[in-house]
Amino acid sequence: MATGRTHRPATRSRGIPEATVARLPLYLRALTALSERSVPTVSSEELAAAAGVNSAKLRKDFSYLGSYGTRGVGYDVEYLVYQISRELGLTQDWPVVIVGIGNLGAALANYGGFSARGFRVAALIDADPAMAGKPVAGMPVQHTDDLEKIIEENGVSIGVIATPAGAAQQVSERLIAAGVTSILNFAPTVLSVPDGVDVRKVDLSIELQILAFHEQRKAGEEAAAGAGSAAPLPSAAGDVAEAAAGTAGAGGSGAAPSAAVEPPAGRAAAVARKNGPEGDVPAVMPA
Amino acid sequence: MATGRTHRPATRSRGIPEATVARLPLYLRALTALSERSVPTVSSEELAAAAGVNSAKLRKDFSYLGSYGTRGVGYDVEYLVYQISRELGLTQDWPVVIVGIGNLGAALANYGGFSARGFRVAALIDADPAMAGKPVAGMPVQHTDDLEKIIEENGVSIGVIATPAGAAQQVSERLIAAGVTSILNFAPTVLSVPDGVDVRKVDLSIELQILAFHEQRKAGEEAAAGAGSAAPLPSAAGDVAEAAAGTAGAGGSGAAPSAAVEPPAGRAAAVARKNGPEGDVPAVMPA
DNA sequence: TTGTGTGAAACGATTCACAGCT
DNA sequence: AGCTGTGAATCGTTTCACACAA
Repeated sequence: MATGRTHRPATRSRGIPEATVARLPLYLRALTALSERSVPTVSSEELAAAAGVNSAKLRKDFSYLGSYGTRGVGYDVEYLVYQISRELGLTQDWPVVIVGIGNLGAALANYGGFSARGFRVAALIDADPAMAGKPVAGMPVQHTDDLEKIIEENGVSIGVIATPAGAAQQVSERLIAAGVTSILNFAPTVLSVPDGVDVRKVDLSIELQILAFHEQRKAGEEAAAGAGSAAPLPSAAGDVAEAAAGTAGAGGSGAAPSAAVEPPAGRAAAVARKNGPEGDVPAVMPA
Repeated sequence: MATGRTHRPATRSRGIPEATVARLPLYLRALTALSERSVPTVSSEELAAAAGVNSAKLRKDFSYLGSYGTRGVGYDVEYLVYQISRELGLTQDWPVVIVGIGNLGAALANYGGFSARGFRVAALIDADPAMAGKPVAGMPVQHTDDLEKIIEENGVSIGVIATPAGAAQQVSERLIAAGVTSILNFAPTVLSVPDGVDVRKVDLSIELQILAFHEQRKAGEEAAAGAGSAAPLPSAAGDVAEAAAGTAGAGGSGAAPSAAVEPPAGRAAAVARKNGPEGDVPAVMPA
């Protein structure tokens, strides 16, 4: 059961490209800010700047929605707010449940931006019986046993998973069986869901790792160009293989120690390394 | 000051495509799980399934890193863990600071996945003087006044912003001035940063809005195809314009009421609507 | 025989540049 | 005169399909 395609089936949205859909909320936010300041119209240039995209892209995006602008003038702010809201389905309100009321789940429950804009937290659900009944964000936490009932009674179609990774797949299966068809997953796991169910994931450690990649690249480039620049180098910029060997806890302010990565040992040596991205051969490999 | 390009400058990573970089953490996680179960090798097919991508994509991704597999056999798990970790810069440890210790900031500080994998929370910073000294996740919160000192003393190059939206831009400027070159932004604002600084954003309400879009589309399709299916329809699937008018709180479990969206009024009527995505004219518009 | 590594084709998204409306 | 809307060019990503190595 519940073992269909993996990650984001997204049956190809009617006409509107996925990349455009992902930007609509951004435009909407910028427009809402303008609306609050009673700005009547914006040009694509201005709005694009506010949303942090370029104006050609914005115009093309809007062209998928229809011709909502006025040539020589720009876009009517109020009207556009309405059109985008409608396109995004925010003119109706969406009850959501949050499953897993730990630190993160509680933070989400308290997060204002959640309940704004057409979303309404219909229930908080946790597997811990000790949690049941305790109020979080002014709402009593309910036990996982009642998950199906809660989903059905509230007509919930969007679920937020903030459980530990180990529980996430099972929770998603129960949510889906009960009628949920969209999931926002904060647990660091790949969810396997049937076709027709949308999953979006938010993963803190993935984002950090992507930043680390670019950060490392910057450090490398900086070293390549003449030295003596301003920016402080990251903690131990020394030899890579060495850093991988020991645990070398620099500051030790209280976070989990956790050895960085296991260096390749044993059978790893059996695999020949042909063409690395650069000339630096890991010290542990045979020469 | 601090007004360069907007969002993700990403000077084009050496060779490796951005889309590939974004998937490396996914592969790494799957590989780490295999490693813990002492699985010696995986095929691209198996690993791809575990990471939720297709195998051709995975092979192409790995080909950018070099030839790390063995034809007819697959990839050596340990070796690949090491290579990807190295590529991502996780063989060194990255001190990060979290600015804004509200619900979310505290949740992040407590989040295990943060301190695992080469990242170390070096400091928690908040603008509230009442917060200063209070321990969160076993670490005393420090005041914003000391931000620059903290960044410099710890050689921090990655900052996490979990402040309210209004404070985020200013915080980012201070972080950058002090030497931070990568920012993970949880505040719902577009940050404007100079070239050479990477920003990644995590925005809960944007993700929800994207889900709502697809959810709405599903409901529409379902109505178009013969009725009488299984799935429960979302709360008020009725007329869109009507839903926008009233506040129609269905369950009312305690979340903020917040009128969904303002329907187009006044000057909006001045703009002619030429070609909508479909034949449905909003009831409020003149016919 | 099995499964990687990779050119080439297909697809999607972004940017350019300008015709056309107000 | 100004700014939208959009074809056409460009760029990046994904998928295909198969030669080649183990």
